[in-house]
Amino acid sequence: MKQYDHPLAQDLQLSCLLYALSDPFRLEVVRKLAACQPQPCAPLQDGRPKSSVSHHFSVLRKAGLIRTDVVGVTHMNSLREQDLQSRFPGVLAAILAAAGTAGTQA
Amino acid sequence: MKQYDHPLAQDLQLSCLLYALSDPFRLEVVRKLAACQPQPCAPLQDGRPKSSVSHHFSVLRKAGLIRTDVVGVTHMNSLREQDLQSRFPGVLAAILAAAGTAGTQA
DNA sequence: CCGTTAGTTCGATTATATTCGAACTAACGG
DNA sequence: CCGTTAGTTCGAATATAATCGAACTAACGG
Repeated sequence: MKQYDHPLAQDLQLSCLLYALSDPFRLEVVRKLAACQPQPCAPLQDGRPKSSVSHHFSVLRKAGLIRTDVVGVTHMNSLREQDLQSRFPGVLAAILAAAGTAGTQA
Repeated sequence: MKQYDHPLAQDLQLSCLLYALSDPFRLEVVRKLAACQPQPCAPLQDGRPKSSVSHHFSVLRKAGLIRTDVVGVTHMNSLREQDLQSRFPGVLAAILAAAGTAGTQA
């Protein structure tokens, strides 16, 4: 049951975080995770091929936005809210709030 | 003295804003503008060729982050803080605060 | 009207991301 | 041990973005 590497909170870069969230699909994933955690990848696929979805999750992981824990056959994803809050206070919350009001897609 | 088109506050997209700020150079420009407004492009060039700088300013303009007013021979840039605050409350402030603490570059 | 200054636009090059199918892997269920 | 499920990795195709020089433009100063 091998696990993933996740960057340390102190190593997270703001530009990577913003970049990761600048993709509408990835932002949606983060939004859905914020609403319901933890979740496997499958229900977040939104009709895309698995390889694309896997790529986007990998971007989110590398940016430090999500943690993926392998639990049996599924990969459980959750937001690294604590780490993000300590490294970039208020940033994720403000972005999620804005994404929540400003039309689902943008 | 032709001026630029700037998108309306209501048309701004969160993903474009995050994308624009995900480039370290552009984030720096925004940070410097936040510290001192308005400013022409020249002092923000940071050694890059003018065409590159112009490109980055154009991205910031299209994302709605900055307004550029042509004043004589110089182009004066300022942050659209009001518009951004009304459309995406707290987002810019949180990002600027995080950029301020988290090492100048990221 | 000529030169200068400030910045844009164009076009080409290179770098980086996204996309997707196909083959793969790891864990579980029977 | 075989099939299934969940997701990754690979590789190639395509799309998007960054970079920079060169030519351009608009406004001012003299």
